[in-house]
Amino acid sequence: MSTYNPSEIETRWQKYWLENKTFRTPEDHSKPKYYVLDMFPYPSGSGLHVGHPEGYTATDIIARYKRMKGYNVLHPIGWDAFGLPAEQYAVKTGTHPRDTTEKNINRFREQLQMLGFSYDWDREVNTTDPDYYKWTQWIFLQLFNKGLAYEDEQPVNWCPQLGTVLANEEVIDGKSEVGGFPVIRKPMRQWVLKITEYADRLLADLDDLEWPESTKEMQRNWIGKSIGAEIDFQIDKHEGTEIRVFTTRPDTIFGATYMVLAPEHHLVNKITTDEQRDKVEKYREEAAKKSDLERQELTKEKSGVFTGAYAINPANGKEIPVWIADYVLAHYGTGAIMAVPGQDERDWEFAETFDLPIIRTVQPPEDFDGKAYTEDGPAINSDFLNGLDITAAKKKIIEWLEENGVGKKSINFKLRDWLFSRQRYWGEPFPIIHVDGKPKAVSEEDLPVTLPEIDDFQPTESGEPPLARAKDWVKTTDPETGNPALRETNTMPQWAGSCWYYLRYISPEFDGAPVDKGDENYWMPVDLYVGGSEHSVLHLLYARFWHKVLYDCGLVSTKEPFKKLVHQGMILGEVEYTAYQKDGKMISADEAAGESGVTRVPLSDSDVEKKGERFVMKGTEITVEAKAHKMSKSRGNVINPDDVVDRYGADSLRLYEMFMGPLEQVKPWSTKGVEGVNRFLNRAWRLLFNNDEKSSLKVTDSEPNAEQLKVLHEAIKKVTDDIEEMRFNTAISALMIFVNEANQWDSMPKSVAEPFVILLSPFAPHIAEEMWSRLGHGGSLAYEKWPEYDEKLMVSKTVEYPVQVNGKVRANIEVPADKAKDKEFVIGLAKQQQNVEKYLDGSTIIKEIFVPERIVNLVVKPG
RNA sequence: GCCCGGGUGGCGGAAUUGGUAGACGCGUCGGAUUCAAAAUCCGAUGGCAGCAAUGUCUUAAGGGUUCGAGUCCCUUCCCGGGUACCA
Repeated sequence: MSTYNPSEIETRWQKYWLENKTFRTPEDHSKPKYYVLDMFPYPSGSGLHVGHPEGYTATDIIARYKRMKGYNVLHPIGWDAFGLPAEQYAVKTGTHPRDTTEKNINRFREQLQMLGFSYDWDREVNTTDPDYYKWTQWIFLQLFNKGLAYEDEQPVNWCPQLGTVLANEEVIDGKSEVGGFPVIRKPMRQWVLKITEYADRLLADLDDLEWPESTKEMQRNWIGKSIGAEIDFQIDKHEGTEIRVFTTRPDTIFGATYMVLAPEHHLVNKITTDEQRDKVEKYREEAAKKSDLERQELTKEKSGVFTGAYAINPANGKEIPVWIADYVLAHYGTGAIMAVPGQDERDWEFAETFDLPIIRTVQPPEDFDGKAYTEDGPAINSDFLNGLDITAAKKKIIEWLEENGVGKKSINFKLRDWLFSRQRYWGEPFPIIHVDGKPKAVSEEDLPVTLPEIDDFQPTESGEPPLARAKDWVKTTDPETGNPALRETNTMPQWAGSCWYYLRYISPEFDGAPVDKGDENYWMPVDLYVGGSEHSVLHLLYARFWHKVLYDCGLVSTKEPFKKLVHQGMILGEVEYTAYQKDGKMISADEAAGESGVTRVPLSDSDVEKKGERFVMKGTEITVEAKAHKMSKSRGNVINPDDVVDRYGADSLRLYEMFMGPLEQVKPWSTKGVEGVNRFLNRAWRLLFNNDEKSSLKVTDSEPNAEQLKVLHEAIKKVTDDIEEMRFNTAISALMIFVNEANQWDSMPKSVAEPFVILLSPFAPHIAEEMWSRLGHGGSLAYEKWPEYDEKLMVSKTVEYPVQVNGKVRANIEVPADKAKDKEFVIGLAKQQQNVEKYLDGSTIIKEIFVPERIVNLVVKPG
């Protein structure tokens, strides 16, 4: 029986690491540093799921590896603990969110420790701790004092069921991201952060980041910079009234055959003629009633109404009608457009619907049979622009507009200011009081403004946030004047705490500022940041924004917080086979799609076989669905890490999650796969220890032979290179190859076993520590030196060459290493091979390809 | 629709600058050990033909470049993610 006993070993080493503070961050700044960060979790009531350890294991491997490479490593963890679930639970049960949160955090901490992550547990941060949110409030005050935080009455996404306002990003298809409740538009006083002021820098600084290209692209699209022009159109019969439009295609102005204003545009009332007024009013009312969702739903049919007014196209003096339509958005650009149906698909559609004229101003290619033509080409019907391509035409028309004082170059962003307040209890209070209806900053000495105690966590009857229930807390005085004042009752959104937590880890106890300047200078930027791609836009954009503000305040030394970013891919449930049944008969999965009255029948993999491209029920032609689904409680396919650790140990869980495939990829869970890596650990154990009760040492003091050194150094090279590139799956495969090879040896020299244990340790730290100590070392191996490989020990005595004739392998030859680069020798040997001669016979060699240490290819033709 | 990723054995996945496709693991089959089982160990394992040597086909499909293509180019199909009237 095997004596590798993970549960005993793992608890013992976890205790050792904690008691000895093995992973405490070094205080000295004398060595190179490495800051490796996980996106900190929201401590939910359901505990850790198998997705968490994926990214956490990856960063843990890097952290342990870097320590052994001689770096000072900062590897912290904390809790993003404000948020809606604890509050909803409080509404239901009356349990204070603080208590729920504390309980959940304790559970999460326990689970993370159970997995053997090498966090510095003295640096935990907790966003709900007043000592932490004091500095969140402090940062808000910097924003406020810089004029980057302002109050605004604006239509917001109000969710009645949640009793709160949601950011645009938190609304998906007109429903709340959390809970899926309907969301309506409602005007409300809100705090807003001027992220738009940083739009250009947020865009430009993306270029230098080592982030996934797709994530950078998403942020670029979100920021949505467009370069174009603003152009003023005179309104006929309204002397001095102009409509300003924004366009990215000023070069098409000669094709502007009508204009469209957003229904909410402020000039609509003024320019509408009496005959059209009824229709316009009616259209505006209807548009106002619609939510954003409804407007989007009706994208198929363009709608709109003529205002009766005409504008003058400044380029050619022609009169064009002015319409209103809800396909023009009030909040983008100037809320008005010049419509150029010839070059814009939306305008073309609208023009077709309402029978408006269409003029092409870019010559499409002859074979073009579409409608609007949006590609490049020479300008036509455009007076002095004719013949120019888009770029040149843009340049020329902008010069012309500026000379004539009717327009200018202009830049627009899709990005909107950040709606920063929520009508919730469990969030950071704003450090703001209202005196005579005006917001005023609480002075820094009076921070933190702590959450008041209340016993009902619902909004008030009048719809005010829950904090309004704490009447004594709300009513206060202005310390400067002694005048009565009211505290702000909104709280900050969950993003606030996560916008700067990576800084607090650097000096968690520091009480002079969010972060100690000297330590910040040493540790920043974060060298590696790992977390889910669901944060590609929101968290990462907001954190970058705050970081830049802090940079402008002189508080941080880097323009960007996260140098390198990696997203771990989601782990899906085990593959499930599903057959479909209708009216008692099995039907093929593709027929079942969209049918009603279909029952799903789960099958086991022994009922299923592969036939061509698809899976079918064994012995039939009935197609079966084979799919790994997202893990979810309702589907019942959730894998609980606790169970996996109980059965196989934390080392096996860690190893398996890394072995599944590339870190970034989505991949299905397989319990059989865990068993596989568990077998590997058992084999590794038996490599060093005898199969007796005490696991006595099998390792010898003998000198390793050349073969053993070769196998070892190949493993060192592969594992080292793969960790550097975060290819953990192939690194583990290299460790497996080592064990497979070593299993065939007669002896296991200590000088080979020890480097192997170190190679294994970042992946499976518990078993490695145990091996290390049984090999006779005291203490932990966490700071042992990472082994270096020696290329000289890796060369083989012979080199194998595949020999091809006309690109097909016909033989393999072994060449002594010293002759391996001798072209004539190798080709000579190749030609003698029986199976090669066969193909050369009766043919002429027209070319001999020789790639040293790679391949030989003889090109022949008959005759 | 648009923008990013991807399509490789029964499955998860490997494959330097283009150089033996299928490493490693799972599963399956056969064997050893055992009273038996579990565990463990050994062997086989992409398809087709063949006793075998070997041949032939094969990286979503089709075409191209090359002595040689999973890798480069073109066309098409499918899957995943993001986004959606942003002028």
